[in-house]
Amino acid sequence: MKWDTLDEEPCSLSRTVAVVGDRWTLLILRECFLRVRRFEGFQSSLQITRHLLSERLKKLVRFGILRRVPYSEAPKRYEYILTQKGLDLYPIIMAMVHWGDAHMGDERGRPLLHEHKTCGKQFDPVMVCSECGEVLHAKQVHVHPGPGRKEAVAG
Amino acid sequence: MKWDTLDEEPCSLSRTVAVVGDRWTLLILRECFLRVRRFEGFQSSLQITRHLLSERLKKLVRFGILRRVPYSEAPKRYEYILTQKGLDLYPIIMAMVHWGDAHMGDERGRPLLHEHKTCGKQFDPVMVCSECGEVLHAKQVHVHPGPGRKEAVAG
DNA sequence: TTTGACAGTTCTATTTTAGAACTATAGCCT
DNA sequence: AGGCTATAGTTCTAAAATAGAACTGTCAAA
Repeated sequence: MKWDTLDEEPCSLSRTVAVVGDRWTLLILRECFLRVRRFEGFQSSLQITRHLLSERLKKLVRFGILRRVPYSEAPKRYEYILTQKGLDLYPIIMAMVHWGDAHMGDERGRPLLHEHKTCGKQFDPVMVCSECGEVLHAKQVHVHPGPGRKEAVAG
Repeated sequence: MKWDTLDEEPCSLSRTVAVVGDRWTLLILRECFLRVRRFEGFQSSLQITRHLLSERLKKLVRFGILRRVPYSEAPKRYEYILTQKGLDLYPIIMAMVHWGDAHMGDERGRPLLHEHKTCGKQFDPVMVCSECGEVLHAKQVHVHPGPGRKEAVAG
C-alpha cells in the first residue's frame, strides 16, 4: 500500500487511518486531550523516542490537527495545541476508550472514570443516529455509494 | 515502547491501540463490516501482502475480535467472522468514517452515505452521554482516576 | 493429467522504529 | 567568565516491521 497517498483514497476511513493509523499518533493525541502541549511533556509521559515524536508532531501539524504556537521568543519555543479539527477527534478517542473499558479490562476495574460536567454523572459514550437518536448497531446501517465513489467500499 | 504488552497498560486507550493501532488492522475490520470473510477476499480488496494479512488475522483471532470458522472440510478452509467483541468496534469505525467525511473530504463529496434502517434516514453518527443524552464535547468531560489506576493518564 | 481456486508460508530487500548520543539557545548560579 | 540546567530538537546505528514476489499443499473440475 502507498501510505503516502492513503489520505486521498475514496474512503473516509482510509483517510482517517492515514492520519491516526499508526502506533504512536493516537497516544500523542491522548496526551493532547489531557492538556499536554510541549515536546518534553509528550516525550516524558510516552517514552517515545525524540526522533519519532518530532516526526509525528510535524505530521499532525501538516494535517491541521495541531497548531504550533510560540510561547517563548528567546530562545524560540513552541507548543502544540489542538485545532478544531483535532478536537473533533474526541469521539474517536472516546469510542476507543469505551471499547477498551468494555473488552480489555482486568480485575482491577477501569483505569479512568469520566464525568459529564453538564449533567454531573459518570457516563459512557454512546453512538447514536443524528436523525432519530437511537443507539447505532452495525446491522441496522445500510451503506450506499455517495457522490465521491462509484461502488461501495467502506463501512 | 513494548508493543507486546501495550494491552496490559492501565489505560483503556492504550489497550485498544494494542489491538487496532497499526496500519492494516482497521482496514481489515472495515472489510469485515462490509461482509468480507475470506483470506482471498481481504487480500484482493486491500492489496495487503499475504504475509501480513495472515499475521493480522491471527492477531485478531487471538484477541477474540474474529472467529475462525471452517466452511469446507476437504480441503480445510476457514472464514473469519466478527465476534460480539468485534462488532462492538463499530462505533470506533463509524467515528473515524465521520471524522474523515467532515475533515478529509474533497470536492467530489462523500464516498459513502449511511442509511439507518430503523428510521429510514441518511444520518451521521453522533456521540452522546449515556446518562443525559447530550452531545459530548471534550471540554465538558472531567476525568477521574478509577480503581484500575492511581493517577490520571488517559482522556 | 493438467489447470485453477484457495489459504496460507517462506524468502530477500526496503522502510520504519528504537535507542542513544549530539546540537543549539538561553537563563541562572557562583 | 565558566559551568549547570531546561527545552526542543537532529543525527547516528542497530533492530524490527513491511513490501514484494515466489513457493507449498489440498482438492475439484476439465
